[in-house]
Amino acid sequence: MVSTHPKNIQLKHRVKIVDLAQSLNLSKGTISRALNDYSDISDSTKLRVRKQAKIMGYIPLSSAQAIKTGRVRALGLVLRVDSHDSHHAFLTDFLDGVSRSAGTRNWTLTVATATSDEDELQTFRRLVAERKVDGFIITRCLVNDIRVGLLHDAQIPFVLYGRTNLDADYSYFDISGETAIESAVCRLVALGHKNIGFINGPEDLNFAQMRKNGYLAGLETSGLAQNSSYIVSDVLTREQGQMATQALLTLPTPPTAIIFSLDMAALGGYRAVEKLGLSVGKDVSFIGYDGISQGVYATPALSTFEVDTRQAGERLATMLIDQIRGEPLEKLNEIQHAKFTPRGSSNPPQKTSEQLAEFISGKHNERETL
Amino acid sequence: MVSTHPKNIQLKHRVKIVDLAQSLNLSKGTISRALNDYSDISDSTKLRVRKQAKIMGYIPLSSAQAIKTGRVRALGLVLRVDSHDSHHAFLTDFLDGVSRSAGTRNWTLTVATATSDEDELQTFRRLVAERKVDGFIITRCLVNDIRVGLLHDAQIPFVLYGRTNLDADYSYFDISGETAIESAVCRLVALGHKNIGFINGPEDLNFAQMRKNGYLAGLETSGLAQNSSYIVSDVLTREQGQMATQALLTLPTPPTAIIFSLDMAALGGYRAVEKLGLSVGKDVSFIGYDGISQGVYATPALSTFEVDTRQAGERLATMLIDQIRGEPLEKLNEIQHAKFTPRGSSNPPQKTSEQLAEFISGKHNERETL
DNA sequence: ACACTTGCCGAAACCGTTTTCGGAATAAAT
DNA sequence: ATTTATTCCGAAAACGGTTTCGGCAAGTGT
Repeated sequence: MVSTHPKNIQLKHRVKIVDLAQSLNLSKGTISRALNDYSDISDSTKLRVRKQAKIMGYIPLSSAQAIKTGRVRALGLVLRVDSHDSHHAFLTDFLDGVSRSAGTRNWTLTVATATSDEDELQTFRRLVAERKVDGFIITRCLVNDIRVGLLHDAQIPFVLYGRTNLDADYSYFDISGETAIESAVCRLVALGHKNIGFINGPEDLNFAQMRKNGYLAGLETSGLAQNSSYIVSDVLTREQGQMATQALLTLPTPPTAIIFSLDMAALGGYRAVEKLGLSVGKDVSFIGYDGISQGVYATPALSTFEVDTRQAGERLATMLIDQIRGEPLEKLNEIQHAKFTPRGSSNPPQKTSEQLAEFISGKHNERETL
Repeated sequence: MVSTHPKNIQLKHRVKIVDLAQSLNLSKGTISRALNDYSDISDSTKLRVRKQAKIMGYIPLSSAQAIKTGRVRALGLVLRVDSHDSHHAFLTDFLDGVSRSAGTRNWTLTVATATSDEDELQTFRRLVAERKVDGFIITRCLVNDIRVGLLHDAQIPFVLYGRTNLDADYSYFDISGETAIESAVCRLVALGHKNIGFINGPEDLNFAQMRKNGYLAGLETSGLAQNSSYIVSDVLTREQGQMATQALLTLPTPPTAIIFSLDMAALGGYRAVEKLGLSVGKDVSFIGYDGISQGVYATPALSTFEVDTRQAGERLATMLIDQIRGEPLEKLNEIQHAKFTPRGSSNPPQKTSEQLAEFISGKHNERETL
C-alpha cells in the first residue's frame, strides 16, 4: 500500500525558490522577479527560469507570498443557511462557476456559512482579520443591505450578485429580472391574456423588488390596469407557491395567467391548479423565472426565464479578482439578460376569467356538499 | 457614505504582534508563546497578554503563521460537478456542518470543483503544492477509490465521508446504510410483505454496495429467497426511479414493497405507481433513504431513513482537524446510524403480488385497446 | 576618450509570525 | 554560602517568499 504512485502528490521536500536559484546559478530575488515578469529581467533568463521551474515543479507557497504581498489569492463567500431551500439547486452551479474561474487564475474560494446578520458580519471580520480572503462575493442582496456599507467603509473589495439600493459605488453582476418579467407580461398579453397575476418573492430582497417593477412596467406598456389583488409577495417555497396560486385563482375574477418570480413557487402553483380540477397551460398559463431543472419535468413543462448561474459565478469571480488587482470600480459592472424558454405552460387563454371563476366556484360548491 | 461605522471591519492598520508587545513591554516572542499557551510563560503574563490582545483586537495573520508552522488551518473539499443532481439538497447542510465546525476552531473551508478524476487530482495537487489547505474531505467514495491511495501515499491528511474497499488505514465517518436497509427489509416483512424489491444506486459507489449488502442480509435474516429480478441498480435520479419502479411492477410477480437506496429515486417511483392506477402506501409500500425534505410533501409522505448531513459535516471537519493536529488515525473512525422515520408510504400489503399483477396487466390491456 | 545611459542581476532588507537558545532572577538543595 | 534547579523571559534565527537598492557591464552620444 505504500507504493510510489507515478502521479504523486508531493508534500515532503517541496522545491523552494532557493533550490531553483541554485540549480540556475541565480539569486532567489532574480527568480522571483523573473516569475513575476518584472521588466528588469531579460527575456532569455525569464524563459530559462520558467522552464526550469516547470521541470522542477516549483510552485510558490501562497502563504509565503501573502506575507509580503498582502494577498492570499482567495475569494470569500458567506452562505446564509437560515432561510431554507431557495438556494439549493442554484448552489452547485454557482460554486462551480466561481471556483472554476478562480482556479484557472490560481485563486481559491473559501466558503463559510452564517445564520444571521451578526453571524455573517462576524465571519467577515474573522476572515479579513486573519487575512484568509482578499475579498467577498455577496449574494442575496437586500434592498437596503448593511453589508455593502460596511465592506465599503472598511475598504474591503467585494462584488454583488445582484444590486442594492445604496448609491455607493460598488461592483456588481446582475441579471435583469426587471426586463425579463416585463417581457413576460408582454408575451402573455400578446397571447391574449388580460388578467395577469404576479407571485413575487420577499420584497426586502432586491431582486424581488426589481421583478415587481418589471411586472408593473409590463402592465404599463401593455396598457393594462394594475390590480393590487393580483400581486402576492413573500412567496419563496413550493408550498407557499401553492397557497398563493390558490388564493389568486379563487378571487372573484381570477387571472388567466400567472407570472412567478421563482420557478420553485410556480411548481407549487401546478398543484393548486390541479386541485381545482384545472390544468396548467390550458386553463391557466404560467411563466416562471430561474430555469431550474425540475421545471422541465413538470407537466406541462414550465415556461421560464433561464438564468445561467454558472456564468454568473464565473463573471463574479473574475470581476472580484480584477478589482483586487486594482482595476477601477467603474468598469466592474455587468448586467446580463435571462433567456426566455417557452414551454408548455404558457398558451393563449382557453377560458375567460369569468368562465374560470364559474368553474372554480362550482368545484368549490361540489366540494362543500361532500 | 464614507462614514465610520461603529462595527468597523478594520483592514488598514492591523494591529500586529509587535504592537501588542510594545504596549505590554514584552518581546514579541513572549507574546507569541503566551498566546499559544507555552509552558514556559507564567500564568499571570498569559492572562495579561490575552486581555490586552482582546482589547487591541489582535488577530494573528494566518499566512504569517503558516509560513513557520506549515499549517494554514484550512480544509479542502473538492466537489464533483460532472454527474447528476443528487447532491443539491445535501450540499447546503453539509457545507454548513463543515464550515460551522471548522469556523469555531478558527479554521476555514476552501471548496473547489472538478469534472473528472484527472481534474480532481490536479486540484488536489495545486491546493497542496501552494499549501492552500492542510487536508481534504472526500465525498462520494467509490468501492475502489484511487484518491484514497494517492492521498495516503502522499501523506496528505484526509477523511472520508463513507468508506471504501481498500484496506489502507484511513479516517472516516460513515452512516451505516447497510444496517438501515437491512432493518427496512425486516420492517416490511413484519408488516406482512414477502416480495420486496430493491432499487439501488450505481454500484461502483461504495454506499450503494453497502446498502445492497444490507438488503441481502435482510432477506437472509427474514428467511426470504433472493430474487435477482427484484434488484435494479444505477438508479440515481427521479426519472430513473420512475422507470425502475415501472419495471419492477410490471414483472409477472411484482413486489408489494420496494426499498429505494435514494429518496429521490423513490419520488420518481410515486409517479410510476400513480400511472399504473395504484397508490403508494396502499397497493405498494415504499421505504426510502436519505430523508430529503421533498419526501415529507409527497402524498403519502415517504417513509425513510433520515441522515443528518449537517452532523456528518461537523464530525468530518473535527476529525480532519484532529488528524492534522496529530491525533492517531485509529481513533478517527466513526459510524452513525440513520434514523427510521415511518410515514404514510409503508403499510401492510392490501393486495398480494398476484392481485397486483392481475390489476396491472388489466390496466395494460385496457391501455393497449385504446 | 569621456561621461551618461541603459539593461541586467546580486545583495540585503523586509513581511509577521514561531521557535530555539541562552541567560537572569529566584527558589531549592547541599 | 555556594551550588543546583526552576521559572520566566529576551534576543535572534528561522520560515519562504518579494521588493528595494546599488552596481557592474555594455552600449550611446559627444
